[in-house]
Amino acid sequence: MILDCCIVHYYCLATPEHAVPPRIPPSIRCHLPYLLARAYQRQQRLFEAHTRDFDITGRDYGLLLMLESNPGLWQSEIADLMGLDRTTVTYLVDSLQKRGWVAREPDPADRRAHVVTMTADGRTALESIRPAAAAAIDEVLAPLDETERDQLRALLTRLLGH
Amino acid sequence: MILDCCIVHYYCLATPEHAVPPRIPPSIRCHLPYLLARAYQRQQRLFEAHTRDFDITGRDYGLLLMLESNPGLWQSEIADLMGLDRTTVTYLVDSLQKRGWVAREPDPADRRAHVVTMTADGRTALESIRPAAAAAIDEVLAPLDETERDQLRALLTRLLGH
DNA sequence: TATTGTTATACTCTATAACTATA
DNA sequence: TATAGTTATAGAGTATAACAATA
Repeated sequence: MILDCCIVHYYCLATPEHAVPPRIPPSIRCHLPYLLARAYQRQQRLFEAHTRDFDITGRDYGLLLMLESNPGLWQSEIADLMGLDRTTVTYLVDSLQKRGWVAREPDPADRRAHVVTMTADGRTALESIRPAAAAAIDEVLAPLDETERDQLRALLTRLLGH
Repeated sequence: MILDCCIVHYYCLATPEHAVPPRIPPSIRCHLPYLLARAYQRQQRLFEAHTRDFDITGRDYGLLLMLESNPGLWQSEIADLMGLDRTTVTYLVDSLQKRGWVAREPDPADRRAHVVTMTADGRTALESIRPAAAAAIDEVLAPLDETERDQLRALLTRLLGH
């Protein structure tokens, strides 16, 4: 991704007891960019930890979810929806197609475009992975009760300008 | 990073009017992992956009901030604080040292370790970049008023278990 | 001409493993 | 033996540019 650089990355999975090392001063620890980066990092690592037995990345999983609710997306639509370059989507779809989870074929209505759909195997894989992904989300959100989760949802939605 | 995969990446800088494409169903748009990933992605892209004139990444900037408040960190401490592998820190420090912004020397108390400090040039660079970084943060947080920012801070801090 | 997708290429980030120098 | 740091290597992710097919 263009901006893989980010504000600060502090989380260390190997030493959870040092998740908040004492030498990070409040001036950094309370900065929202730092908190956001840390939360994202934690989410990433927990997703990987919970889905280690499956041949899937979080991005793959996200695309399967997208295709579940939007069968027949063009690759260019996937690029728009996921904020990725067209070329990156080519590789992403390639990778899922190699596992037999998605299929692509030219759109009869516009043969420039390729329509991507989930296969039966893809649906099976999605169902087998869903519990692990849900467990990862549960662990990320464990410190928040339902009210707090709603507040966080609302704030992030506002932050994104929705 | 291990988990560069993430839940979903939707944000498209090139087409801000499509920041929330209509085909993302509520079931995905309201998922906290999606919102967190989107917010992080937005933060990353705005940081890069605002600091394009400077030879710096968000991670570089984060390390300079760390060194500002913690002069004389060991590289192994930086690795812990930022959740990075030792080898990655070697390259990170190399890169800043090449720009003349940090120096490293063996710790007299334990000559295995290298102490990293910011140079005068590094402080100058930090001060010249700080306004651009602040502008990036301002733009990310623009949709939230001060109360909402405090709420978000509190929620993310709880999420991280602090 | 513009758009969709592909390929070639390169660069960044990061991990593993093997190494050195110190403790 | 254990730890701090370095180097070599490899893999993933992603960008740019050039290209083919289609509109």
